[in-house]
Amino acid sequence: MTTEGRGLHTRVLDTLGLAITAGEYPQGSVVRTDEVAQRFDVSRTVVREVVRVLESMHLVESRRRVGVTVRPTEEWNVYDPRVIRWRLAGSDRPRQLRSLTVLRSAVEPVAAGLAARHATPDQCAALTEQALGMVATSRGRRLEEYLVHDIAFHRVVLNASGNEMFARLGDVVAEVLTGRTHHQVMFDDPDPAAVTLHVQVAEAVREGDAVRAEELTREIAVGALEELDVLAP
Amino acid sequence: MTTEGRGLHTRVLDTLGLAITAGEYPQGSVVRTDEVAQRFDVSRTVVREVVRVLESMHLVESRRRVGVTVRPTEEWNVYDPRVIRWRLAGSDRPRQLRSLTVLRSAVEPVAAGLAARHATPDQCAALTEQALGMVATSRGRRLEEYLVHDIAFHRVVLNASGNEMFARLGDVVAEVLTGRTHHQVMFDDPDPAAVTLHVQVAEAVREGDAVRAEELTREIAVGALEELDVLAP
DNA sequence: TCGAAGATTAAGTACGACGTTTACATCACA
DNA sequence: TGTGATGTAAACGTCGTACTTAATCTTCGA
Repeated sequence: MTTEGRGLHTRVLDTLGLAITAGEYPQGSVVRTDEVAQRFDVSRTVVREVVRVLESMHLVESRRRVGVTVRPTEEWNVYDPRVIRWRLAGSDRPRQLRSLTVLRSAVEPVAAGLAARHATPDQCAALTEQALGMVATSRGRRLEEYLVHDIAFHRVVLNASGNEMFARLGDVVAEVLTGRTHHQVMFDDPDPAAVTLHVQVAEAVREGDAVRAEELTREIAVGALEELDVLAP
Repeated sequence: MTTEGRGLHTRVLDTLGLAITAGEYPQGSVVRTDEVAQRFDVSRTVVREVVRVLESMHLVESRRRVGVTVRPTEEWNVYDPRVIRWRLAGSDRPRQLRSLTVLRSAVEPVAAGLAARHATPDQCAALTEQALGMVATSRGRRLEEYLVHDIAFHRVVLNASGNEMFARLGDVVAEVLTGRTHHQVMFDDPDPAAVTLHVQVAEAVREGDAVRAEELTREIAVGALEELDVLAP
């Protein structure tokens, strides 16, 4: 992961964030702003701004006379998209994927139920379109194309739920699906049963059948969890 | 809400964050760092660090020659605890409380089910203790004491689930419960049915009955949603 | 009318200085 | 010897200024 060309701030932030979430700085360890400034060959100004952002993510704590100390994992803002990306790129991706998939299994069924009640005609159409796209790309090792439809599908469901907190999990789901496709030894083609379920969810939402939409989505989630058990024990 | 005495950075950040989330700066509006520096009588350095943090929350976007522009609501990092607090303190608290309660209704039942499987003896004991505390304070207008036990109870459940993403929602739940107690015209005493349900959840978790724990927690959630419908239409 | 070159503006970066807090060591006294 | 007050220095906090970069606006010429 090269993090070049987006300004000094972003470069330092990404590198440090990645290192911290990867556990290179164990909990409680201390770094000093001057050191960092020297190591990256940037001014203290830049480092201070980076530290402030890491502090806002609760990754570190800055105290006078002490330095910048790394906080324990339990205090991190693990819902911050950047933290999620860093951790998925790091060493404990498996555990992270599992946590996030469990979260999905809780949220998405409820979101689908709400979507069945609140989805606009446009959203219903988009849902069907993406489901069909998944069908069309479900054979012949077209995982990349399939992934695009998969992500779009779940994003529409979350948005159509009408709940802001659900909608904002679209990025998380996208990261999870991407991580699953790229970094796990996924099967050559997606599970046909899952594809069918997506089509049926689109149907249920279109027909306003909240209970069925919720149940079907729960089945998708269970499938995803089982798949994780098989591929990443 | 006076935000004094915690360093310049915190003061400016809180004030600006509160103002932005409250909608005082409409989406797309522009502020300039120099203006802010002058308004708060601080240096540009402080303002820049604040802007960087707001930027990391996706509340604003900073572009050269343009200024700091407020991003649309849909892009905010609404899971950031600070953003949640700002919004709960602001004008659209009702809508916010509803979003968060729906999120709870999706997450907590699943978390309770997992807790029934993974809870340690200590956690079971803590759960029972908090449930009993809720019973003890459920009559006689002791809402404040009740609230403490309620928060602790849900925190234990989320932690005992063993899922990091769930555990980190403890703060969110705490904010929701607190907001509900303090800012809504709550009944003089909590719903007796809800109190009983909490005791039963503690039982189910202790006995390792995942299905029952999940179902009971779902009933609690439904109750909370209905209460919201009654009190904040 | 349109396009390109230049002026303007506001953020990005850097540096140096001083202020403030506080961990830690030292010393005095009981 | 132990305990508390005191002093000191290390690290972050804040500030002001100067310079750089890039986006936008203006102007001018074809």
